[in-house]
Amino acid sequence: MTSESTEKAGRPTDEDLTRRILTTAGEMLGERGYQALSVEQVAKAVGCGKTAIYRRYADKGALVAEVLRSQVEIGAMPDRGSIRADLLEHVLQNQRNQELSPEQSHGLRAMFEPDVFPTLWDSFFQHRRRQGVEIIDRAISRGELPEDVHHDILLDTIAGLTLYRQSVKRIHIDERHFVDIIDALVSTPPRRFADADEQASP
Amino acid sequence: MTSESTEKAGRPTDEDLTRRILTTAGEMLGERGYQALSVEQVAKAVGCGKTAIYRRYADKGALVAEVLRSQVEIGAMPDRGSIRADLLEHVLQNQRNQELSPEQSHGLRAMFEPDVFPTLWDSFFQHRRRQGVEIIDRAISRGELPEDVHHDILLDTIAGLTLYRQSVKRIHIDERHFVDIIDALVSTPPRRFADADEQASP
DNA sequence: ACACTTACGAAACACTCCGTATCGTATCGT
DNA sequence: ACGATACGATACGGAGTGTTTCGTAAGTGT
Repeated sequence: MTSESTEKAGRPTDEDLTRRILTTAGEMLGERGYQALSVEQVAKAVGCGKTAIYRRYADKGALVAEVLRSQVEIGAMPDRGSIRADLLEHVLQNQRNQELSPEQSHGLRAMFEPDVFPTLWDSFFQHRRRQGVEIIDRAISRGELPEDVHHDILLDTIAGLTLYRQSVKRIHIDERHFVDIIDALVSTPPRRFADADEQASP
Repeated sequence: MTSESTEKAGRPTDEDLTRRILTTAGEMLGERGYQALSVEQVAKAVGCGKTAIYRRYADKGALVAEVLRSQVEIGAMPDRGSIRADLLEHVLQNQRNQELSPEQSHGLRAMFEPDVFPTLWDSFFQHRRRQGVEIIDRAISRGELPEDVHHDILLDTIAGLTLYRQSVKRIHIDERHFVDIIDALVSTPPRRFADADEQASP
């Protein structure tokens, strides 16, 4: 019992190898995209066997999902006092995550792959939406937004713009543009109607 | 010279077969997505050989690009008198195209595939952007928008929302919500700054 | 010291798919 | 009739996925 208490029997998983797999896969994903990414080539580049990868991740999709998840840090969303400051922080957090890989945000498109998306939906999109809803609810209680504001339309407008620019057009958005868009959405907020909106996907 | 003048020698291409290939591929694409779509299975379902497909389209990406292009009708954009009416028509045209395949808009995600996107970029995204720019320029000359309005940010906000809802969340957007978003963007339009914006992609 | 359990690398495997090539047939113009 | 092209069927090479097997390494418990 020279080490930690909760040790499993047998040879322990090489966590350093896990890191190397993720970083290498991340690089190759950024360069080639999902389709052209080969598990065999990742293994070769890392210097390990495919076995090591497939023991950790069920399939290529799970690997890539984990790569993307590891690249995206979802921080806390403290109350910054105003809806505009809150939303700006919310959206900038997204941009910051992707700036790490300069133009190689090529990898971000892998998000849309059918084998990747469902896994990311819960841990990323839904999580992010919940943060957004909190921000809007705070604004409502502050009186900055009307009570019948449509949470999802407002949030999806921002998320859509970010996603469209980052993963489709691949052009960075100036912070001032975000300020303008947020300003527009807050000044003239989208209303909720009687109809219920589903929460579909994936 | 019993038929048209510009007839090529040899057996003519079966245009009905072309249509069947496109519609069948479209259906299968909607059901399975790009990756799982198999050219062989399309050929089998159509009842033709792979040769017939590969003679028409260079590869799977070209086939899918043509499928998507054939599903999207880009109509004219007549002046409807006001920026709000123009933009609403612009965005509804998008939604209408996808309503054909009810929930099978699964196929739309294929747009993001590296083998498909570049082909569609010119014939679809750029074309659509040009229409949007015209709409905005008309609005400026009407005095509905300031001269320093940022065309791309405004258009990308609308395009991003549409794309995010259609191909990611897969929830139809009520027309009234579009009206609200357009209202917000027109009432508080995003400004252009001194910095130049690139026109990157694909 | 020994058994047990698990991780690892290497290699071979079956399976699927892509895109090409070949061959014989069908269908058009001249 | 002749040349040109489209077509279906089939076989092929290349690549990738995910599984399996095997011998070895690295830990834990008795």
